[in-house]
Amino acid sequence: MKDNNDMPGHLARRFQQIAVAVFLAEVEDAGFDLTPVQYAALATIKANPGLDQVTLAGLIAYDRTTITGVIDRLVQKGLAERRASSRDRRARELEITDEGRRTLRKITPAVESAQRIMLRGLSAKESEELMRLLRKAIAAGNDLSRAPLRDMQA
Amino acid sequence: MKDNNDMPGHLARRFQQIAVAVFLAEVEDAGFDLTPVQYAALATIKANPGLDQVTLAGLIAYDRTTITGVIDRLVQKGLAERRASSRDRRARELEITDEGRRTLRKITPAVESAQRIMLRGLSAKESEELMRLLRKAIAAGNDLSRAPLRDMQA
DNA sequence: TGATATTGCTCAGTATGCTGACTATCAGTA
DNA sequence: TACTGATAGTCAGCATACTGAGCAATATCA
Repeated sequence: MKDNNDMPGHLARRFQQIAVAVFLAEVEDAGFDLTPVQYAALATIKANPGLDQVTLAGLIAYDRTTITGVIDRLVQKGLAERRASSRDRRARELEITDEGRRTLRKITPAVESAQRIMLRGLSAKESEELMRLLRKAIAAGNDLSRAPLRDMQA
Repeated sequence: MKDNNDMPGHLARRFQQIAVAVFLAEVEDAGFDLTPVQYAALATIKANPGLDQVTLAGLIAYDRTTITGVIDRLVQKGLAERRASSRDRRARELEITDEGRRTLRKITPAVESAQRIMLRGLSAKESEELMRLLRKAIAAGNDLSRAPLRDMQA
């Protein structure tokens, strides 16, 4: 009988569970209310102004049906804007607001602190190795989920 | 500006996302309808007959409010039973049914196959190392989530 | 051009996960 | 024994994630 600790799937779930908890705790301590998912979306919008929802979803590997709600909440918090695209009337162009920019700037130390805390059991060398192995496993499995990572095109 | 690929939190989410997708696909190919979470719960009930919900939650690091729904669905599928405990009228004792045992037995190859597929980008040595590092990071962060792993007591 | 396929987005439904609150019960103690 | 605190379980509410369906708009090609 295999132990849970020998199942990569169980370890994946557990590590992700801790990562989310640490992120939320650090961000709340800093006085903000933003989830890991919302943070990644907001940072990606800032880095790619005017991108549409499908492109955003591809850049951070979210499902297109999930991104709708995430953006809803960013808009509701006043951190992002969604407007109709002039080139393609199906698409929405996403922009970060000044408030969103301010939030991102102020929240960065908490986010970085969270990344450190979730690896606090590992040495610097081990942390690097863990990330390398995760990246490699993820790259090989990218197309196995409904929401694969996709590059910006052009 | 840090890339997503340098954020352990993002890698954790992505790896877990792939792990779940692979699990569900393999299990469905085998003709079953069971989530990773339901599988872990059922296997743990089988290994610890008569355990209560809080103990089960601790053994697999689920939140106690999450386990309620998971067990609901196992019961509804006829794979597990929930009955009142005689020793503590607050608690429910969990048992696996014959159908549950049959399902676990038949589903095992698919589950093991899933674990291999989610690591298909890594060599055997790398897979071992990834699991070692995940276990170590998880152990150090165990108490940072609301649902930490807890041992069976006696 | 007109039919067909594809794409961007949304929605309904289901399953985790969490916070916080609540009930019922149990355990320890004054 | 009465009080207090802890514990087992549930529930409401919110935020991911996914499946599958559907609508509107665009792209493709006969």
